[in-house]
Amino acid sequence: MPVHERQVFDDFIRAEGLKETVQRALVLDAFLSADEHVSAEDVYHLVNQQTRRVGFVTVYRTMKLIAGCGLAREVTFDDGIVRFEHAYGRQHHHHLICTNCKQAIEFTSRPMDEAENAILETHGFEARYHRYEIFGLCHECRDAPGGEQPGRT
Amino acid sequence: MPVHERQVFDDFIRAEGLKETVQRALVLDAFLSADEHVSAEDVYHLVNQQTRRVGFVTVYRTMKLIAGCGLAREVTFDDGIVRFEHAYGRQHHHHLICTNCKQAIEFTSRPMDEAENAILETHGFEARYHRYEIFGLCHECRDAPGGEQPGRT
DNA sequence: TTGGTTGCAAATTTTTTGCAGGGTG
DNA sequence: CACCCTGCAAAAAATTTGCAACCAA
Repeated sequence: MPVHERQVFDDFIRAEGLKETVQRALVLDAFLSADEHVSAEDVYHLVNQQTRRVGFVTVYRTMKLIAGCGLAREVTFDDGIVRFEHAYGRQHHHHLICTNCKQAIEFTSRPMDEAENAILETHGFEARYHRYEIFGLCHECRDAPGGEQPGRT
Repeated sequence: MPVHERQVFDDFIRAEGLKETVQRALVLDAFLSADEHVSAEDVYHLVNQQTRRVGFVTVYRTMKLIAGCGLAREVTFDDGIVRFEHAYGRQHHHHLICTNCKQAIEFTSRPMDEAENAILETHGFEARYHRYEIFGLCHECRDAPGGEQPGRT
């Protein structure tokens, strides 16, 4: 499957008059194989798991490209860190973010989208992108004894 | 009206065993008289309009207190800057943020709140706080000739 | 060969912290 | 008078940029 994603990336690179490089391919692979919501630092560590092959700066720059061609979407939760989530062939969704175990659960909601459209029409606003983030305790953390601990700390 | 807000702040200060100081009063007044969505830097400039009376660091620290006692709420739009909005006696709302003129329009939506509750129930998630931010072009900027310029740049 | 790339170091930006001197209760 | 507060400078943390050497097309 990731073949398509690579195709998209390569097309973008070519269309922009940029060049395909080993580093860019490595960063892209790392991102494609990653879970949801990885930061540039996460990707950096993924790429350099065995050997240090790509520098920090290149990861940052390449992630911008990956976001630029639509394969990734930047999301900023509440901690001042920019994370990237997969955007290829996935509909836009929102997040439930557990402030205890830090996991981000995705959701979509038809009624919510309809409510949004109503708002946009009322205000004559042309939406470009949006984000809906609900912070709190996930199912597991809520039921936990002390209200803390569970999940991946 | 701001009498009540000062009351809340003073009570908080006392309850925490902290002290009332000239600087804190000045920062609070500046924030209370400010428009929506001011950054710590905005408040700093407001306080020091005529004379430099309060330092940057104190503004940061005092804004944390103001947020801590519920008079302000921290909001982060898409530019890595923490802004504060008034939270006293105001219901929670969301934002339409114009990427062109930078204004933030507030809105509330009953249907949207209901949709949110449904989602929370489905996932067994306990919400602490949330934010819904829609970025795009406001009414004025959308109708502008070049699609740019209007609003307060 | 041309022009984009890489990556180190250094700069930026926003916010926080150490600490000495000053003020509040 | 104990303890909190202020503000300067410095530290942090995340990301960006300058630049010389490097590599893809």
